[in-house]
Amino acid sequence: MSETETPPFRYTAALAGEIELRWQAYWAENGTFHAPNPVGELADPTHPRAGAPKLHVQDMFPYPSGAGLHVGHPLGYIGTDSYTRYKRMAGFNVLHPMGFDAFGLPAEQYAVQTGTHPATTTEANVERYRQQLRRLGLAYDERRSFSTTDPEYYRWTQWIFLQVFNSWFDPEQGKARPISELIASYEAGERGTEWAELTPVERRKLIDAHRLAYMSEAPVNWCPGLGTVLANEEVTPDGRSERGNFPVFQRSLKQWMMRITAYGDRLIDDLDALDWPEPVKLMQRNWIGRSRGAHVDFPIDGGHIRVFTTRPDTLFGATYMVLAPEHELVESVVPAAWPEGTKDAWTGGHATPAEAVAAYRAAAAAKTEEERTADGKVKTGVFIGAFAENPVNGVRIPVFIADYVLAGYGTGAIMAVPGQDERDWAFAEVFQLPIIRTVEAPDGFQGAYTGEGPAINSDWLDGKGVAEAKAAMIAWLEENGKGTGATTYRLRDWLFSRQRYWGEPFPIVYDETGLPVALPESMLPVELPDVDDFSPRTFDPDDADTEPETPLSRKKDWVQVELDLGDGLKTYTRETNTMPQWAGSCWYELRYLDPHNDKVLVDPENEAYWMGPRTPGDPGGVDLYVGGVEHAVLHLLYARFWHKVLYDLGHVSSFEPFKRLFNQGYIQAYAYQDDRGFYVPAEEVVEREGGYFYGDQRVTRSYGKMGKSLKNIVTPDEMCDQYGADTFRVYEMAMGPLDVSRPWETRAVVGSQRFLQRAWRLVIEEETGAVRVTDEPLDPKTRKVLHRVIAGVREDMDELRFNTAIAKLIELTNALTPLPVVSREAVVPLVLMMAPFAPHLAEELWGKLGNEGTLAYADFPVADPAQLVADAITYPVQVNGKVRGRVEVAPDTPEAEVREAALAAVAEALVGREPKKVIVVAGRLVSVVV
RNA sequence: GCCCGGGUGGUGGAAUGGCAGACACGGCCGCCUUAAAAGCGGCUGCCUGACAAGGCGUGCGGGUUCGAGACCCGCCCCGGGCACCA
Repeated sequence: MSETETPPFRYTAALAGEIELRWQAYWAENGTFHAPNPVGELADPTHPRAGAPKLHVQDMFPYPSGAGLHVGHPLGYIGTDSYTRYKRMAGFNVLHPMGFDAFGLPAEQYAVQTGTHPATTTEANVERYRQQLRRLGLAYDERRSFSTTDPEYYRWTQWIFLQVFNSWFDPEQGKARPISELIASYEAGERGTEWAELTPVERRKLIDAHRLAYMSEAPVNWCPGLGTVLANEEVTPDGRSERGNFPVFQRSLKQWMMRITAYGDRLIDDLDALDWPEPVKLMQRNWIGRSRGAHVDFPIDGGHIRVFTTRPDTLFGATYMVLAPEHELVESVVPAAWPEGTKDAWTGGHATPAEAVAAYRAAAAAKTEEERTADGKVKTGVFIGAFAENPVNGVRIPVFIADYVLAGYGTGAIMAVPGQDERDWAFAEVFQLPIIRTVEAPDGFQGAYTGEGPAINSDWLDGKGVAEAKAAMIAWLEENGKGTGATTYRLRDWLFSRQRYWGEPFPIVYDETGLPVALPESMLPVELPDVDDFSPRTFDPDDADTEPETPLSRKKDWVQVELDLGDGLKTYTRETNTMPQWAGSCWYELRYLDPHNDKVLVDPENEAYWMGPRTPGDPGGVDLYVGGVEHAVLHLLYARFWHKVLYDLGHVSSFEPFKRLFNQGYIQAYAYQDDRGFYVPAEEVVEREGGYFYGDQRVTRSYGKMGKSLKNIVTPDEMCDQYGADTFRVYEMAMGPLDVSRPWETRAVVGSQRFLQRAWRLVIEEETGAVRVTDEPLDPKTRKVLHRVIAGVREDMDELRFNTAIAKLIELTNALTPLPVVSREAVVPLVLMMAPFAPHLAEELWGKLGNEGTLAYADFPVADPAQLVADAITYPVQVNGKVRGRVEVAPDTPEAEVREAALAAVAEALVGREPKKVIVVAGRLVSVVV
């Protein structure tokens, strides 16, 4: 192999590398991608896009892991980079920032293992990510980059926490208001006389109970293996931690909560205003789980049982009741002996109701979530010996406990209507309970009927449809004081505290009463102190009977603090929990807008410009937000919640953070295992004889994610070394639509390199480096191709269809390649259109074509409509659906003439048969029916 | 079980109800080369056929239409989400 044989000016990986480094340096030195703000430090009235229409495009920022990037990670980043480079050239003032979600478990766990401070690890990882991203030529405004771990950033995370802490949700107005207004309202006596009689401490407790961030002793998800509690969203359906897959137990613990449930309605309703993938909206709706129905009170000795039902219309069919095993009313209503009318099947074989209840409760408590749901539809339960009264007809109905009723949903009690509910039907069969249909089922229908139909066996509801009967029953319940219309949610309040080290400290201290006191803004940020031991106390993953202990609590000299919070110098105790990883990503889209502002979170003018609503009903928000679908519920729900609080309190003008969401697909890879099951390096496996071989060994192939242990990682750095960043970018964008997952195939990358080499060769003579381009006009036929490509590329770019845009650019390049002369008329627009995908190469060629500086703000080509009209149209002519001939006619040929010509063209195929029908589709084809 | 996506060549993928398979990978053939690589050119859905040509083709079965990969009905398979939420 001798270098003399490769033409010296060929676009090789080495040349690409040289060009890329040079342009990356140019962009950085010249601040090419700085986006001007309307006001403040980043304002720049002289900027070419100052005052232009804005476009705010954002990627879900990464957690900078120690492993660095693989080729799958930057797919979305390259997509948004290509899109924003295009939009910038098309005249928009583009904001495309990137930051790092740097708090979190891996850095902490690494710290525990090695003793390295998480800040050190995190900083190194962030630096590595920055270099990898820079190498890909991503056009970020680097002035706006930050890590969530920067004290100057988390100062504002803490500030938002204080906003949430210092507000309450006013159900009348349906929005958050400052807590001071609630206090004023109590003081003014607008909320009863209670206030005047309370002690100061009682008043504080009353107010604290209204805050949007509050402490509560409540059942939480305790994960001994991680040594921390987790939010519901972080627990998998089989009762394990999403991170680490450890068992999770229900424990009652005092923890910080955020009142996200107050926003349930708005979080559902405002989805309608968003341009999001329908599946993501659906997942959020399901997670919030709003059900409308009624609360109904069933009298029972010494009180009543309140149930929630979505089917108040079926009340006449309620033949028994079920309480969750843990329901607090159970003790007080269990009688000493089984009452008359107790069936044998109801007692579980126990001598007394108290024994039966105790036994069932013990059995239910011993089951894990996994076991309970694995039992599926087999219903268990036990009669508690008490009867309640159906409030609509006074019928005496037995009361059971059963684990198919969940303590945490609704009121933890149900009225059972086996006729119209499958679960109740199954239970009624096991326990020989009566079934009364109250909705007429279709003839021959078996089992519980949940469909539409007229009410039957329901006295004054008979004949009414389901919706009408529901409304009538709710009205009746309310008139007679037996119940009310009600809405419940599956969504629980957000458990916000974690017993970890590597997170934002709470800006909260406790005084001598043990009640929380907010630190004033002037004391922010509360910096994370250095500690010797970063680890929370972790336990045997299966030992539920353990207590969390936070790393910060061991730092005694930090926990005890002397402060003057208005009452003179006093000793306070700091909150030692930290915030969950989601906190930093809940609002970062706002900080990009005004990253260095130390007066406010974001200047209102800058927020209104980049994210404010443009038309009535417009939610505002980021114009395009690209990321993986795995954040459909967690991050996106929390971020929407915080944004709405900030909106209510007047800090932002947009009521949603992300107007348009796009879920990019994943790049996956094949992995290969030998017959012992060991993974072998994927890059060394070859395909032959219809199988896969590693050396002489036959190996089996599997498909999935890239991972170190699967030995199938390909990194962007390798791709840059072997092909150059531009080739890598073009390949990732050309391999398929952005939202589709697909397998990585290194050997296919060469196709993109060939494309760039051909384009390069159009401009540059490979042997001499001379510019080949001439001022010769383009021939008319190729000119039409050019303009058709321009029109198509613009359309594709606007729709994020980068793969087809690149295909059109290849077609144009291939059309120009065989031409005897290279015309500037075609090459200039080609280079400009390639710039979003292959920016370094395009910049270089742009310079060779005699231009100064960067093309980042050059006008993206516009097609000449006159060139989009075809010279002639070739009509395929179908006979009975098969193409049997073609005719070429001028574009404006009248239909009758086209028909004539077409019939003549297929005369042979018609062999004298008379056409029954001739359809001429203008500009498309002719269809003849015989 | 319920709810979403999705099934097109050897592969990744194109196709406002209008010539299925753009573009690319791979494969085959050729040019260049002492040779190889790179590059360039041609062919490449399947079947029959020397060619010309013909037949069959978008998971399966029906339907609507002059015309269906696309629309409707009923299935099958793959991926994802939810799963006793009253």
